[in-house]
Amino acid sequence: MRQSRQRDAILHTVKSTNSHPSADWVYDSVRKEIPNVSLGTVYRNLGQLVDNNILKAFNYNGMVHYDAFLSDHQHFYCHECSGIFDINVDEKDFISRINDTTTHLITGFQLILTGLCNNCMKTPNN
Amino acid sequence: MRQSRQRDAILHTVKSTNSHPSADWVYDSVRKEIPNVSLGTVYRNLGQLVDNNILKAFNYNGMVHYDAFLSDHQHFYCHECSGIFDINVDEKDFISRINDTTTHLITGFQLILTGLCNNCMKTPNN
DNA sequence: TTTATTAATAGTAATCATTATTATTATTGT
DNA sequence: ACAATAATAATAATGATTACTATTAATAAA
Repeated sequence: MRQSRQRDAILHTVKSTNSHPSADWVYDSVRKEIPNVSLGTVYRNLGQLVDNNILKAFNYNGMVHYDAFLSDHQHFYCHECSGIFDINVDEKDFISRINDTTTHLITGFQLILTGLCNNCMKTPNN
Repeated sequence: MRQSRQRDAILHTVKSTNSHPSADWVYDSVRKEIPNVSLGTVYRNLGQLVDNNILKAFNYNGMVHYDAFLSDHQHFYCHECSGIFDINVDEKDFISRINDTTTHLITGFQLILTGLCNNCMKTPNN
């Protein structure tokens, strides 16, 4: 991987937020710095950064979300504010627990928890 | 909901398999019985059947999969044969376990387990 | 430090799953 | 039978993503 201003800006953008942005959000953000950046460039670089384990990606609502926080963790979606928050799940414990109940060999999982975030619990209906 | 030959065939097709088919798979299958059925009709009816709790749907790999088995259960994807299998997870136990570790209110989750199915474990690399 | 190589880019077209539109057909209540 | 309208086939449109291509720019080598 060579260096490029575009990739640097894309990586920096994802690192600067904990909102688990989509490619489109990253595109809008990077355009403020590099107005003629191409959407294809954003997609290509996000994919490259994931391939090189510099970013992680997950699917939600038919859209890919990117995350610069690489430690094992899961995500929680709030039905009220549509925010995505980090949640800690003991992955090894969860996997071994399910492996006890099945003859398949489970090695991983994709999990999105849903509900009401603590902020929306405090201030309902906004 | 009126009766229609197309919807009957669509529902019967999903009920006849445990492969958790996509709309496209259902379309191909229904076309054998009703050759000029429209893809839009398949999508519309699958959506309607889900809305009326006659089918369930879940996302995997950026595609919606349909399931006529309505009891609470989860899904397991085999990396080797790409099959999707049913798995039983104690949902209430899982949710209450996670709620003990967070201040958000978790009410549900979307889970896809991944690994190697028991058949592919027996006969590797095919 | 020019030069050559080729990765990366902008711009655009194409793809894939899905949804919307619309004129026509078919079901069902009266 | 017939009227009301749900459902349809055919097709266009959408939204997220990927592919293509001519040009630009980063780095290695002379």
